[in-house]
Amino acid sequence: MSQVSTKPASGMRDFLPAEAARRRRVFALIEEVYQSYGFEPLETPTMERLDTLLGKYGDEGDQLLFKVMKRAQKLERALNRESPGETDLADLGLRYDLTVPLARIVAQYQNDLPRYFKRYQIAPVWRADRPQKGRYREFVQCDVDVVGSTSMTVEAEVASALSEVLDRLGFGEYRIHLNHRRLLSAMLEASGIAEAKWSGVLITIDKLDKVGRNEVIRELQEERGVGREAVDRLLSLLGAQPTLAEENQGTLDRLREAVGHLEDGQVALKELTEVLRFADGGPAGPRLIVDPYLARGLAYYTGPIFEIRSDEFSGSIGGGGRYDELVGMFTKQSLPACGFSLGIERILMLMEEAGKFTDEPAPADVLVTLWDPDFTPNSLALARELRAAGLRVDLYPDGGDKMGKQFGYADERGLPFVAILAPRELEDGVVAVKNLKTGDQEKVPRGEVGRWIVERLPGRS
RNA sequence: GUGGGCGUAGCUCAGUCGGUUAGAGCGCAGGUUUGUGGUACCUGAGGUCGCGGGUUCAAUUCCCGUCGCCCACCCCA
Repeated sequence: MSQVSTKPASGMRDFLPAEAARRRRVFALIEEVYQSYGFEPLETPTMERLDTLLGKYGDEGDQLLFKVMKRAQKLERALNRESPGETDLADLGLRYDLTVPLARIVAQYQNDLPRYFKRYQIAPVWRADRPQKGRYREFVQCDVDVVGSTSMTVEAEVASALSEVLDRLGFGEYRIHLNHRRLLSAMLEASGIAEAKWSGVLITIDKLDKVGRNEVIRELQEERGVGREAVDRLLSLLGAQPTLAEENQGTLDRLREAVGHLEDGQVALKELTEVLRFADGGPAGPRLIVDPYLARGLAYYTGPIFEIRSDEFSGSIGGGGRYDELVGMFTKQSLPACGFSLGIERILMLMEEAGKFTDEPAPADVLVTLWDPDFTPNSLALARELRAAGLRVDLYPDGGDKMGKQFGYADERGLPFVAILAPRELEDGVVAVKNLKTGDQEKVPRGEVGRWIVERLPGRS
């Protein structure tokens, strides 16, 4: 293989037609649901200025940014520096998520946007991670966000929208874990842990259901440098990890006793209670689980945080939360915001594994055969007539090929019908139509053939 | 960035305790069937065994390096 590899770049994928069509159907459904909640589309560039992206996601995130090299003289100048680093040589980066670009948009176009800006965006993002099961370097996120309100109705609506998507996809098994950044702050403060250690501690706590209580205790002490007493205090405040929506009230009561006397705790508990109350009765209601162990790594969250989890996958399949300070990083006029991202790649993967994609629609309704090269105008005319009747029509391109080959092609593509127009049929003013599913073949008058097929298409009534 | 596994036909993989023409299934092409697919049977094409170096009379096989893929960790969707 001295030739150039034909594989896609590491962590990136090609989608052949059947899979591409499947993805589009799922995206269309998501779009439909998002629109039904009043969200509007937004499109932003795949690349952003590096400064826009840096410092928004935490150190880990900065590392995972795909950076784009400077060009021409700028690059030469950068190369001539002492010992140029990545950020000296690059001035652009591929977007890492859709939230930071949204914040930039809001900061830039405040005057042109409605008072409450509800946008959705379904688009690829890039992360220079090492690929793994369900993890890619290029993947599509499906975001909904509301900018401009601090009301918990936003959290409730956003959670409902994504629940509705998952329910309509038939993705049965999932939970939405719910926590609050300020609740975590209150607990860390009450445990007497230094603020500098908080982010590390949160990451460890978040792993409880994966690695178990003892490992969490060990990691907190040995890797996060938290004293034994503080660890004990923290874990007793957190209590047992809830796994059912029915436990929510009990969890909230318990947390109120633990940190209700602190301002952060009080605000967080009030807001969480509201989210549950507002979501009650909607699709998200039975899925929400108050989980004091939920942390989430992205640095910009300030209020309620969510994460969708499934027993079928170890990572998260969606996440989000409130980020009231992010817009303020781009402009003096700060604006509150809250939103959510669906990890559609992982959802598609799990649905695929569960065998949810059967009965894929055929790429066309009918193949028009080509008797021989001289007959091409006749077949082209028939194809036009069938298209005018509303059919998706494929014309066999090479007239020299045997009927068997033409039928084999139609079968291979899964087309339900083949329309044959040869000298015999032309003379009789008919078209021979074969149903490839049943094997039946009939002669249909030329003028009726379009409607005849339309009425017999699979899945139509 | 760390650890483990794997690179042999278009695809999924077998095989070689170092030895002469490297195999299977699927797919592809042709035929049995000069107006008809999906089943069956027959025939055929297709491989510098990832790349580079080393050991050896001899390397696809052993050793080293390198690149790529997969899985796990970290972190995340």
